[in-house]
Amino acid sequence: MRKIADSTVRRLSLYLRFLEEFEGQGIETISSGALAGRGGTTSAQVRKDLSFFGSFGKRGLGYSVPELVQALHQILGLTRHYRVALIGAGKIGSALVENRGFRRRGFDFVAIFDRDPAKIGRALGGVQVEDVAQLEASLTRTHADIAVLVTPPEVAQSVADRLVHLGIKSILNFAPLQLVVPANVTVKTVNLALELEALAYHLANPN
Amino acid sequence: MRKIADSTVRRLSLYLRFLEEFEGQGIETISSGALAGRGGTTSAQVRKDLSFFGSFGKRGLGYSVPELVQALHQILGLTRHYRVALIGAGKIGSALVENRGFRRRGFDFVAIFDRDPAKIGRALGGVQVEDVAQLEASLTRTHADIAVLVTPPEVAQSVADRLVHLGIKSILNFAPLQLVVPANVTVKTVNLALELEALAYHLANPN
DNA sequence: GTAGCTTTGTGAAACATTTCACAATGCTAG
DNA sequence: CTAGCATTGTGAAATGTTTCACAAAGCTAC
Repeated sequence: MRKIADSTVRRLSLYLRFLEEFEGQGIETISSGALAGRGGTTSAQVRKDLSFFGSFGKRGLGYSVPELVQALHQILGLTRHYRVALIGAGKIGSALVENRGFRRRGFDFVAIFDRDPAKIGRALGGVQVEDVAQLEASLTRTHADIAVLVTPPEVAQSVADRLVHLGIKSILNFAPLQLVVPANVTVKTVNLALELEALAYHLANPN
Repeated sequence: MRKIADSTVRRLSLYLRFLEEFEGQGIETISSGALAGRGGTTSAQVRKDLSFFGSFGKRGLGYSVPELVQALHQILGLTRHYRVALIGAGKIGSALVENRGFRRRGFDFVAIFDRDPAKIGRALGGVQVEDVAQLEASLTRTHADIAVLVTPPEVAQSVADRLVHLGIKSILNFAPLQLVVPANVTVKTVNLALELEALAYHLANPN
């Protein structure tokens, strides 16, 4: 498949969210313009984004909401569940595990690791926290698809190396640094300090 | 000032982090290549990013670490502190407030709001949680620069409207929807489900 | 002072993404 | 069946971002 821009994938994900909302309201059909208005983009952008994957609408009419929902599930790979391992059971980590929304969308936390003996053995969102020393032993059994990394920055890279070695291909990284991984591993980094600094920049340099 | 790409601002923020680390190690001077290697980009990109704001290096030698740190602080608007209001004192919200890193970087939480009577009156990170009904009264006194919005999606837009009406110009949004705000207000949205879906896409469509 | 080495700063080229604009299509009404 | 309207799908144009490549500059050694 032709290379798709990350920005396109993210927008598709947004469209899907809106479409599910429309579907819940019993709306049958929607135009690219209406979808765009809801997602802060333009109708041409919506049509172009979808056109990379096929032709889902009817000219003159728009898109069938249920059909497009189904198509986007297919495109985004959401027709199956994903097994997620959490490394770091601190405040952010536990907030993620206990978030109902992820499970509803097919992301199941199947293993949780921490270094702190006070946390090991306790249950979070129905999963028992294991010693991060057991990472290899446990993940070999568990077969996680995605790792969520919420460790202190000092150990993030070495944990990432171990995850890569275990065959993990997708990492969601909350540690405030740039992970170095092989090209076939996808990392998405969420860096909150960086978001705040981008806001500070806009306050300091209003257009 | 000429319009600077968001991607450039974000990279500058990353460079600053690495530079502070180098500074802590007593390193005096660094080349664009060394900075790039650390940040997953290229030396040309580093030089181009900096060139939008001036000329900070010495040919043949590189950049003085302390000087560049200082320059980036200036550029990013980090020479002063920012007053941050948190709306939503749930798990993610409290994890943010109690994070030492933000305060260290000059982002001070000065007000916290929630709807839940069980939370109102309790202190989080040294700040007392107020009833979100008091938003207007309290923020008029407090003069926050930045709002961090961690409410359920149903109320996020209406709270955002109230914040905009209070004169807030920068919002960091964790609610999983697209906020509609006037053009002079900057919103950065952190949508974790969307990040996971982007990872799912890459698992479903490996290149 | 000069040669040799290194590294910046920056136009220009290459590449990527978004927007435009319009032919093609399908629906509705009469 | 035809006219009129709405809306898609998509090349082409416009715009935005990254990479290239090289002259300019500064340091070191002698």
